[in-house]
Amino acid sequence: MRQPKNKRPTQRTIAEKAGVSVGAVSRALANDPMMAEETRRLVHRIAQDLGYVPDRAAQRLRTGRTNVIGLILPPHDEILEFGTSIVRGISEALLDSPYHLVVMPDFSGDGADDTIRRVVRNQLADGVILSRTQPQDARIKYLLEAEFPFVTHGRSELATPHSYVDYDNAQFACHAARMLINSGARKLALLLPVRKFTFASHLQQGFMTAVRESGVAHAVINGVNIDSDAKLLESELRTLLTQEDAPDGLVLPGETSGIAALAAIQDLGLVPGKDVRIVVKQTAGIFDSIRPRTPSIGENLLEAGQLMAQLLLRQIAGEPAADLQYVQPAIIDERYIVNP
Amino acid sequence: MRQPKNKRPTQRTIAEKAGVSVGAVSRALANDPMMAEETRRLVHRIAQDLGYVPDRAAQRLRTGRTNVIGLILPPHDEILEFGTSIVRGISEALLDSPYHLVVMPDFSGDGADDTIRRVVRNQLADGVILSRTQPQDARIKYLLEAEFPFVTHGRSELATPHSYVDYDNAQFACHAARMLINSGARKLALLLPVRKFTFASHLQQGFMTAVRESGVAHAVINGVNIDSDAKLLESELRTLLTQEDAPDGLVLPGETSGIAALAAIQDLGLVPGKDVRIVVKQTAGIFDSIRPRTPSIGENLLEAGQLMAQLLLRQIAGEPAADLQYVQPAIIDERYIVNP
DNA sequence: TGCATAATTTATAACGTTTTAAGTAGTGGG
DNA sequence: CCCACTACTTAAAACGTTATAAATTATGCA
Repeated sequence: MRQPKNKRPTQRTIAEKAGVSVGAVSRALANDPMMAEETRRLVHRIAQDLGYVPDRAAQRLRTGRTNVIGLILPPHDEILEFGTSIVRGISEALLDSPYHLVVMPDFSGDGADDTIRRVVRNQLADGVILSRTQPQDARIKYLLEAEFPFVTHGRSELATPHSYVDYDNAQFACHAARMLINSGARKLALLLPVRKFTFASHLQQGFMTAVRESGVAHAVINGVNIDSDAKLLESELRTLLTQEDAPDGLVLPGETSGIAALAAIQDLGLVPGKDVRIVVKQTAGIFDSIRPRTPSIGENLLEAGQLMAQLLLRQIAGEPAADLQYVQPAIIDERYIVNP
Repeated sequence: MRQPKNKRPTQRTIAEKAGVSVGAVSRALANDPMMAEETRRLVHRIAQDLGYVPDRAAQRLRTGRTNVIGLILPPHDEILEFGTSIVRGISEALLDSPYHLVVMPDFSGDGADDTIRRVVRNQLADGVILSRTQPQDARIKYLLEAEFPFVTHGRSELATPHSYVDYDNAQFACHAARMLINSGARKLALLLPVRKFTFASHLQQGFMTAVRESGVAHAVINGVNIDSDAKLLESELRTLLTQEDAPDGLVLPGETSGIAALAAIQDLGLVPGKDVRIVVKQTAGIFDSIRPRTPSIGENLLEAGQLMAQLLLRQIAGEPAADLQYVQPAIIDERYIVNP
């Protein structure tokens, strides 16, 4: 059907032009120290002139390395907040590496993930990045078992250490709760995903720390389908806010839930920041422009993406996974600093 | 460093077990009709048993096809709205095809794009998808010249037809302007990107149609850096709204600009929907939860992604690009239907 | 039975790279 | 002048697949 007008140059082309063997060209290009400086330079020059670029498929076939990093994208609408910055972060970190980012959407259910099995068995990538970890994450177990390089966004509670980048959700929830209490809220609620992600227990733990130290009586932890779209969240929040002993302070671990909460509060005729106070985790950065203004605590997902890519590359290069762990601090807005 | 505990099976393994040649296995697996039904089934069964999966690198080296679709992601924060749904749409459409999606961030400037050159010359993909087209888009010219399969999000004004999926921005802008006029606005403004994207002129054209037919005197078309983050947009909008003859009706081609506009309006002590009316293009779907409620017109980016992937696959299969074009209608909210 | 023809299958050659083992020079020492 | 050694280079094999041409077996028909 289609074919390139002039076949692109191979090492063979260079070899003929330079009057050396293909093997020599290969090593010269790889900067093998066994190579005479003179021929090395000659080969490089000719390669440059011809616009030679190595054939990925051949390299991959020969070496077994794919030069691909896989990103397992979670299902549902959560990626609205999550995916964009992460994808950008990873892409940027991979820019001057020989690696490409391949996005692999994960439509499988809870269990050991089909997508990941496919990647490992089909050698689709040299390493993967996955998110939304659970305490006993079957995917992580599988990857550890298979000795396949990976980095997660979020920790697990497995015995074997693995590489991860996580956000300090405990710190976030603790600080958020304190902010609410200090500004007068007395009946707190924390919104959590219904599924048992590791970060949920961190949120809970941080939240309870603040609650206990302040002696606030009413504190509920509410599981909602936090990954669902804003409309569904809205209605769940309306229910929460109209029941008996409805909270007057909400800790919201995401911008979508923040926006949904503001909608629910206002739709009920209540005043955000007065009748119901909220603190939101700002992930995508748009929340600063939402009115009425409400306090938020930031999470740098772009950086998270960059970090995960870097950690993964180092792991592929051979560093032990146990050394490749990072917890991002919560980014606390100066305007809302509270004394602990 | 790492090596699979038990080497994965190849066609050779199957061939030995089945007592046939490798070539036979290859054709049996490809369901070549030249193959006896009996051996075909035998080979398939053994392959199944061994958990055989073909080696992508070898296939690629041999056939020259990469089985990769490249998505050229635009720079800046625009992807917040754009990227997520598009990525999901493409991924979904590719699910039961042999193709993978590779995300390629594009950090180059305006001119003929480095990223695209790299993809074409290095055979990094069998086809690419790119967005934010310009009337005389250098990237498109290059791809046409190279006869490389591609689909764009947005049209161009080049003589040679190419495959695209576009949103009917003229219809959007026209209808949005009518809605504003019908609800009482008399000084309209349309927000446009400063860079000359094709969709900008469609917006302008639709906008002017509505303006002319209504005889509204004040209608400005305002170029802003629509891709910048919400904060910057806010300040640009504050400027617009405080100048002499400030508009009382805004057509906003995106959720980010919609949110920024609401912030700017309210920060100036004005009432959205009364002092200044707005109509927003809803792309990511979150805008429905923004308060105060304002009318919006939808764009289905998930579908756009799916369509682009489908068109690209058909093009790679050999269909002429001129037949692979699609314009998505504006999704008009029933609640705000206006008579033309 | 013999022979052309069809129906399968096989052997072989690529694809472009890396790597291993085997070379060939060039150098210095005896 | 030969040997051993270093310094570089090459020839050849391999990675797993597909495609081409050749070979084998089966089938049909006289």
